[in-house]
Amino acid sequence: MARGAGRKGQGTGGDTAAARPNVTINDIARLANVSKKTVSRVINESPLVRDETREKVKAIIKEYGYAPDPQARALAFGRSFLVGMIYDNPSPQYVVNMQRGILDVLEETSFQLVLHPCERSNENFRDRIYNFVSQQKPLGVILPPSVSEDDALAEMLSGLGCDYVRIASVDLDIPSRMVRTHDAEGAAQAARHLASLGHKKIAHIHGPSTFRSAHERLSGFKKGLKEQGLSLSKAMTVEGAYTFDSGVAGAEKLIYGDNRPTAIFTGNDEMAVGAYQAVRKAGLRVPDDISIVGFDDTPMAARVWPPMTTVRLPIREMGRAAAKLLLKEPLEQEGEGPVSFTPEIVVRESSGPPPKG
Amino acid sequence: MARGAGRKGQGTGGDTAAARPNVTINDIARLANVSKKTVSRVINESPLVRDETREKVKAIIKEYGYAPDPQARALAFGRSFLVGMIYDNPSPQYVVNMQRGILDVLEETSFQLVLHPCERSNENFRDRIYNFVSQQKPLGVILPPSVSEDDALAEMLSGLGCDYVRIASVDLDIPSRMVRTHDAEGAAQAARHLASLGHKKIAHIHGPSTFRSAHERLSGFKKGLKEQGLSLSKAMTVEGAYTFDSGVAGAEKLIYGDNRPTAIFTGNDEMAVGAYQAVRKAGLRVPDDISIVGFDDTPMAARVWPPMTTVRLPIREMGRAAAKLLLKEPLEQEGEGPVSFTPEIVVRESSGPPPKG
DNA sequence: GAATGTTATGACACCGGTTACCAAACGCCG
DNA sequence: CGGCGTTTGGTAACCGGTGTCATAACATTC
Repeated sequence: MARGAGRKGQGTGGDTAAARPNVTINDIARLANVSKKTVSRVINESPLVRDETREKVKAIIKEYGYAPDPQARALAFGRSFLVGMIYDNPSPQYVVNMQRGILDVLEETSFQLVLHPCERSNENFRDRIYNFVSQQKPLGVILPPSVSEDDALAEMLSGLGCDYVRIASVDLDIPSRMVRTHDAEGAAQAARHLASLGHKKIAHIHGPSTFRSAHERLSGFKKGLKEQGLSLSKAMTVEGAYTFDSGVAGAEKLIYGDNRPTAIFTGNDEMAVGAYQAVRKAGLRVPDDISIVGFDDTPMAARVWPPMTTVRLPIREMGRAAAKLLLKEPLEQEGEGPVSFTPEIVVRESSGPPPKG
Repeated sequence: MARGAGRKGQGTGGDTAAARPNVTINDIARLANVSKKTVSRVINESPLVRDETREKVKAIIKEYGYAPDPQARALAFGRSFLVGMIYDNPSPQYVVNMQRGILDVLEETSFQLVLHPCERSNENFRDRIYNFVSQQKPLGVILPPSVSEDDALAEMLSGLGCDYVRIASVDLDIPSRMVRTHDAEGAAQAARHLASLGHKKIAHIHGPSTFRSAHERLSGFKKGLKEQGLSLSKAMTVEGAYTFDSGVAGAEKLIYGDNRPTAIFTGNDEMAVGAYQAVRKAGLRVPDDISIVGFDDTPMAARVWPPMTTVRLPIREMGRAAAKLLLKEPLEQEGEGPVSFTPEIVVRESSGPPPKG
């Protein structure tokens, strides 16, 4: 059907099927000699329509390029055709990738993605979301970390009858509302990698304690080291804020401390790049003096020098999975638990053997 | 099925204004002893209501936390409360910043931002947009580069009665539909900066010719050099694709050419980082052997080593301006021409004097 | 062939707003 | 004090769909 292209209302003469923007369900009903309710049934794929009738109506719909008005449907339905993404993630890469993943799925449908960035620290943040949800009545919302970890928010959404999917590194909810990431396993891989290179003095700059992922990565890293007969001392553990600056500060603390580490694992790439900066400023080299391993595999990781060893999370795929879950579309992954993703280490050039001596 | 998904009646006792989701215009009319039409007039700020009446109605609205249903309004109005952003920009930073800018403005209103990434190369991209616009009937759409440069798209939108704002580096449309950036001037600043450091052999890696901005930046750079008595030879001009890899390739071509430049200006930061990579791989240093200047001032620019000298475009502000234009809100900048933004060079450490000898 | 059950279809109210149009109330004039 | 233009408020229809429920059409059973 040649929808699009040649609109131009001029030329009344056209009875060709070039999308007439104004055909309504009434027109279709009249043309098909059925009631509008029957047309509605066809649109909504109700089984209570005779095959013959269905085909006739479908043909007319196609011929006239009719598409039901989402606003009218939303009103009658009491539910709009919107899907919200509520996020406070500071990384643009993360955000854009997740948007893409969600849109990959929504594109096939008539749902629209609407954005709601927010700051959890802001006290009226929950009110804003409350207003959005109760006014727009979206089909559902997707909550990436760290908003996904806000139980009060999830409860509020349930209370409003708004469906949601949480993306997180721990099981926070019933499986049908979760996309799980095994951050701990990713961090353990980083630990094994560094241990296998021969590092003994290994440090970790973790994310803020308000992020569950920070905790998961920390404990997974510890566990990985332990398997290799190593351990992470208090002095080698620094808290960062998932930001570049905090990465610089954290690494400086380690570099100028009593016992300089030969390798640093950071809670995300952003802080890893901060660590690069600190190492450079101190006149040292990556990885000759200090190895660095990040987490996330943002595009930046491959662009810095030397290209960064990091742990990759398939963010776009996660977005796709979350959207499918919300739309209740079948997922590839079947089974008991929640949909889950396990990260994988990507070895580049920022990690090498520790300096001799 | 229970309509309205009976959420939580809890706290019936509250006569506090905690938003009651189910109050309708009819309730307000009844409570205020007026007709729904009058309530409607108050909501839409019609002057045809006595002050006394208006106040009474407003008080009731506030007391009951009433908010009109956007879907119902959209249906009656024939226009939804959505604003679209249609983009094909490959830089996540650019995209996220622009989204933020637009949302800064939309937040105060009941408009929602919906996303439509696309690829202009994809032949059915215009059809998708056609469908989106004709079905959702958004208030308007915002078009950043390079979709903003698509005249056929703009014409289609007008034809559909959909308002739009184009963001571009040249005057493509009437002022009320444009947010202008003076990319040429930014590039000229880069030229002056490099010339003032003493560089003579200066190269430029420009963006793809499908982007008007690429052309603007190239010609602005040439003009800037000319002012300083310098010029840009063909051999020193390389076409890139605004991507990291093309930056690597472009810089390598220059580095291994007959006449190695002492400074490279690139069409965006992404390619500048690629140039960093190429310089490093060649065993050279930035800026000691080759100075590099980028364009955009993405966060990455400050995070690479050495921190990058680049030209900053206030993308978030541009997004804000575009949204205000669409909503016909007053802008700070008044005057004849379109709203415009002039970039500014940010000098960091990737540019220095040319090597001696 | 009548009674009965099942499926398909349609009539109509309704979702929560808006506009068009009409009627009442008000003020001004001769 | 009636005629008349202006405000102001009310009624009804409508925007384009969906739900409920009654009924027609058809198949099955006795």
